[in-house]
Amino acid sequence: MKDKSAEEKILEAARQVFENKGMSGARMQEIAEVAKINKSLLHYYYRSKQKLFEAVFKTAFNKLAPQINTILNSDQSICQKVINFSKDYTSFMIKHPYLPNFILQELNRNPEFVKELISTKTFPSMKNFQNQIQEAVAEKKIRDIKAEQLFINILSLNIFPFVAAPLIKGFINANDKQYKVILEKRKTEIADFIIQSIKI
Amino acid sequence: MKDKSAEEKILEAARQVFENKGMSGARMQEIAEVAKINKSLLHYYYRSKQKLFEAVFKTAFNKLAPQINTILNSDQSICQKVINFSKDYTSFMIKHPYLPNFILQELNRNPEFVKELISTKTFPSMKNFQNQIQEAVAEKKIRDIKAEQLFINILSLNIFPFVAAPLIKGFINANDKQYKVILEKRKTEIADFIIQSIKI
DNA sequence: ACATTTGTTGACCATTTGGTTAAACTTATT
DNA sequence: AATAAGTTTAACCAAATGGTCAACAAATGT
Repeated sequence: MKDKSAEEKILEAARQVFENKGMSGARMQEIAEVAKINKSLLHYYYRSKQKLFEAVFKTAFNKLAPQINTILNSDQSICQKVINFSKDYTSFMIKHPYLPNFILQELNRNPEFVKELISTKTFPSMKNFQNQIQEAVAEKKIRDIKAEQLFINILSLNIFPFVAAPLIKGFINANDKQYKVILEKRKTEIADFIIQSIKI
Repeated sequence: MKDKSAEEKILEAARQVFENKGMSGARMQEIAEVAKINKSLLHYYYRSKQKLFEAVFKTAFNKLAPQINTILNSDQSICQKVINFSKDYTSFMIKHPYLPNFILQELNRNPEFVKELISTKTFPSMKNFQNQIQEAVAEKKIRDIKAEQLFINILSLNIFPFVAAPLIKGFINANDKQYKVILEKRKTEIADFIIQSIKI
């Protein structure tokens, strides 16, 4: 770890602090302490808190967008997509549980940010997915459902359990360990649930 | 509006600012300006930012918990619960779109807060719902599913579209108006989706 | 070996921020 | 009307915070 460059240490520390406390809750001093470097170095590499934040945010977002893209653009059957996505996404999120909350929080705080993301990156488009669903419905392979609604359902079932972890843990009275077991089961549970719902 | 007492004006202004910016992003000065009163009055009525925040948070949470309780404790059939909850909850959320994000954000920031909520209030218990599901499964009224998983699914499908509004709007390329239409459709779409999935 | 660029630090600064205080104003009480 | 109690405000404060700067250290080139 110690051979990491200062710049990398900063980005890693910033990620950690920003994910936990959000943009406004994060302190430059704390990031410096976590990175074990002088606070001035933060400004040396990233000019301002805002710039540092954006670097962290974009890195985080670029980890999520491609995953969602596999649902929207990949030549698999709908069922395969649902099965693979639910498994892969949940696996990934178990490893990075703070990611979705961080991103959603900051997107809510600054909704114009989305427009930036859409325009700059190769942002996934709904088009292919929409065609796939419409065709499947027309061919009576799945029951009648709008692509957007199905898309929202898929995302909801996959992401929400991580965003709302503390709340759900409270309701179902589960500790961290028990909740992790429940999440593990969801890797297949989610796909079952969706497929049961859309199959004819 | 002007005949409202200062204390009420403060609470309303605080709600507005806290919901938009979160605890750490909110400024006492801004709350005072929104309430159109002197900043010192905030401390006169609520001793500190923390206290004011807690007042706002608990008010917000107490609007949500009872709604969820109708899923857990009410003598309706499973289908009826799902239908009514999805309709009522989505209606309510369309009127208070910032609420769920605010609550989830702060619960993530301070997970111990949940424990407080559970202990103090008449916090909904899963017990009845668990029995209901287990019985329904045993009687083959619905397909085999664990109560917790179904519960998480119901919450996910209902709440996530509000928490992740900016993100979803970006993906499906919808403006506020179009997204509202989609949310309106979800009042029945969600229940359909769930019932299709659990029915035999 | 020396000079120049790059990386790192501690001291410092201006502003912001939550919070206090004492005075002024308003309302109720006698 | 006088007094007391509650309410509201402006001025102020100490701490925290993002950011700067000059000095110093370590590479890097010549």
